[in-house]
Amino acid sequence: MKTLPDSAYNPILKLDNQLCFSVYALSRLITKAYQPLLESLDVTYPQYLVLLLLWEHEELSVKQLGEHLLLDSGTLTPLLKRMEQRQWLSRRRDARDERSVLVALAPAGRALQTQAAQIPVRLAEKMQLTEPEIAGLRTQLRQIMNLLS
Amino acid sequence: MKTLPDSAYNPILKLDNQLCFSVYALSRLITKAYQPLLESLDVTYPQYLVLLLLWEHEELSVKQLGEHLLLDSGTLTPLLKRMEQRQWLSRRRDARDERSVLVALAPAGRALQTQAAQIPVRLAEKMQLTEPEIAGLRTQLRQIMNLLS
DNA sequence: TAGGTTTTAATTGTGCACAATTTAATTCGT
DNA sequence: ACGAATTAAATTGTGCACAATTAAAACCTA
Repeated sequence: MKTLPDSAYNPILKLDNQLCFSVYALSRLITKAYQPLLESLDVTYPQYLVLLLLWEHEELSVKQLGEHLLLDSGTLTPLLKRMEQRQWLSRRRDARDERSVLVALAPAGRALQTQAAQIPVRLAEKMQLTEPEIAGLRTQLRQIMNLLS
Repeated sequence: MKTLPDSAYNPILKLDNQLCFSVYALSRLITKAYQPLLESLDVTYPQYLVLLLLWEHEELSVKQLGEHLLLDSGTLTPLLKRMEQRQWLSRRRDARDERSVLVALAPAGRALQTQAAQIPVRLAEKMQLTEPEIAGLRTQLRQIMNLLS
């Protein structure tokens, strides 16, 4: 008899792989769902996440942005440079700690907030989830995140 | 009174954003959790997904791989070329339809299956999820995927 | 306070991910 | 059968994502 792959025999292996793949595929689908909403602002999804943080906090260091977004300077530095070039934010060394770089919202970046206000609403509608469903799912994913990191 | 961002007022907006971010961040954490397990095989997570499919189906067209993985030829072609270079798989035009490229498992690719057998088990343990929990979560994510696509 | 450690960004290099376009093969309608 | 439309990969160009390294500033600590 021909040998079949383990995943054809072990339902847990298959489920585990399918769960990981579902998260991976859903993440890309969400980015794609955001894209037509964000492209009118000419913003990518990771850039939108940076803007969400700056709209709330006005000024954050690269390190703080990285802690919130779970991204390192290797990703953030070029991304922030592109956003700086479009005048959405400013980057300057912290005078009190020259290692640190402070990222502050610029007027053009603040102006994007009004245009972006409708974006998440439309996505929540598309996902057809109620408030408790969203909250429950988010909590589950966070718990898995905590177990993995 | 200073104007606060919408997300500070509207709990649904905040939850929606947090749910999307959780999926985005968890996806990267899963990839990172796989990485130390896969790096002994010198395989990336997307390459591992291709191998999973080939271990099950032996030969698939680029189009079929793309349908399973929700990836297009722009992503798959260079990825498959790298895997071909390592002799894990072969690529050849389909004689019956010269537009199509058939990707088949090579001996070295089949040999990886044995080494990789332990990988998902260890990840499932790390996530501390029971079989019904994994199944339920996967179903929920799939439903959202269907609503978005 | 001098020297070693730690912290913070930036840099370099590799590999996805995807939009847009191109090329070639097939299919379809007439 | 033939030209238009469709389909499948490949190509091109941009932007993450991250490991590994580098450089500079800040912090210990003896």
